[in-house]
Amino acid sequence: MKNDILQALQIVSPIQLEEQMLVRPAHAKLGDFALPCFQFAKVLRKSPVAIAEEIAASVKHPLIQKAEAVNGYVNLFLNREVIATALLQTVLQKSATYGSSNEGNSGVVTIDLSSPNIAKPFSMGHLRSTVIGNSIALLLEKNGYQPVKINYIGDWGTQFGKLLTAYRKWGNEEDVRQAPIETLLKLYIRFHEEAESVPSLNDEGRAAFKALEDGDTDALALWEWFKTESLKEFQRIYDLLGVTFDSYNGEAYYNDKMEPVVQQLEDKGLLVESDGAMVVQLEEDMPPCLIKKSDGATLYATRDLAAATDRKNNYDFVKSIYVVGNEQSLHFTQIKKVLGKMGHEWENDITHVPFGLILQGGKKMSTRKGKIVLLEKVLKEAIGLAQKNIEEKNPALANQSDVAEAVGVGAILFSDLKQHRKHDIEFNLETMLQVEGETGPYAQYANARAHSILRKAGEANTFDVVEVNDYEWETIKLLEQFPLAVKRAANDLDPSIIAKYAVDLAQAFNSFYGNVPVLSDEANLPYRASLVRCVTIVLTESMRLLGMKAPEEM
RNA sequence: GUCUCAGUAGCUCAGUAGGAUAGAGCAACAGCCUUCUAAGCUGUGGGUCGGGGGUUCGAAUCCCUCCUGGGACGCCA
Repeated sequence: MKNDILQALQIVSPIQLEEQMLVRPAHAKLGDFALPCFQFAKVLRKSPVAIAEEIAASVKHPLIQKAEAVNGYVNLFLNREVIATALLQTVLQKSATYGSSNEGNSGVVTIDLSSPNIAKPFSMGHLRSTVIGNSIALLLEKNGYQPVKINYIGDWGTQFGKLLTAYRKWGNEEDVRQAPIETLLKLYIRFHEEAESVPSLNDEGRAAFKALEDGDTDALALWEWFKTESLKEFQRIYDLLGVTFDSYNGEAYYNDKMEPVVQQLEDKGLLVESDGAMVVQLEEDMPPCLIKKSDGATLYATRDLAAATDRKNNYDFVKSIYVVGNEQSLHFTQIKKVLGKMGHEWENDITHVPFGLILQGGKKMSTRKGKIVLLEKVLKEAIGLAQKNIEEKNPALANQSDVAEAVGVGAILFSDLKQHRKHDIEFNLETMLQVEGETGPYAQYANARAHSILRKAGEANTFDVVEVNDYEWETIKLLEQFPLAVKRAANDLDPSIIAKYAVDLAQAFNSFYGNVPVLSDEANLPYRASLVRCVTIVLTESMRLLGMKAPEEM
């Protein structure tokens, strides 16, 4: 639509126009599009006011109803009825595929997301990675890519040496059987507390990890056990969130895939010794990348290099995305540099999608100090609150527990996805549980109300648009922008664009049905019901792209 | 100290391919349930866009500089 307008202006413009020159006016009263003419004044040696007046006087196009020159701007008012008719027909016809594209040309994109650590609780931080990654996968899919979601479980590393040490010193089988993650977490916290006064514990931990890596049977058995119990607990959360994965290949999966990478680094002369450890030197302003510890054990970077190579070989990705916290930015820069030095030109296809930390009291939460908020508790609380709301507001509702789950989980998901990824978030349960204003339940409620109207409106096969009022027009303009929002969100790998869009659309729709009768105005019923239908289509699809459910009744 | 991310209303945040009077939500206050579900709608008040320079017809947006906060910075992941 914007291009049509631009072409119409181009015909009468004395200057070559570009897409970004056409802007949206500050207020709806000023029109639907505007062309500021100040930028042309110098070239044309005429006042912007005069230029705007000339353009406004001569522009002509079926989509443009009126053009006004105001203070150097050409303000354009579109032909609402023509646009509304075409748009509603398009949305009705395309339904859920409205806004889809095949821009991605079926290229595979691997997405590293969630990646919780074994023997540690699923924290709020993992929630961000999980829901942002999941939404990015859905967005890429809608744009024609083939996403592959990889849950790179943190099931290897020195931390397990520490945990094994702690378990052997203070733990017992019975407690772990009773409450696996809780017990293991306590042991882990105790380890770090005691290590502060007894630093030799850290050496013991490292030695235990070395033993694990060398295949010690006893250590391996314990590790397997911890892992099985943890995964069971994680699965409960994934079920609630409605997130699935294409691969659960965690860090341990790469144990036998690191040596070839290390060998390659050595063959290319990139590996050098430094203080007993093996490192790859990078640019001056960047610390070297540690490949092997002085005791010969591997490190995080070693595994990530092996994993990146393995993913390229297996999936031949066009893009490889890592949805991992801000604090690991340096790590990923280093990984890319090392891959580049190895001669892999696909280092450029690797993208770290960082996100802000969840803070408590302005500080990072730390598992080691036991400062952590459990996601499962938060989800349960949100679902409980939704259930309470249903009992109060709509006690006759069927499938109450399903709806409560959809709404409770939706509230949590949305509160996370609506803000830009890079913002640190101060943890605030109250904010997350909100159901009014710019929230998930608000969008869900608008959609439920729309469905409610449709249930009473009956089926209409055709509609005529006689006149589009301001409420309808705002809603229609938003519907028109959905494909653009989808494209931007996919390109920027930023679900918050869709979340904000969903709120905007819900607001416009709420305002519309709060002020305009749908059912009681029979002449306009087919048209307005069609508009409502389109709103449900686009709202539902928006929420789907965020990983949220959109109940038809709540 | 170096690198990096951020700083917009009392609070949480949009807006950052430069455009008109900087917008929402929450909280506060005032209305609206005999009319499509009040998880809603309508209205009011609320601002040195961290400070200071610069570029531009025009800057919250671009550049420089300073201040504040988060995070990272070799044997954790």
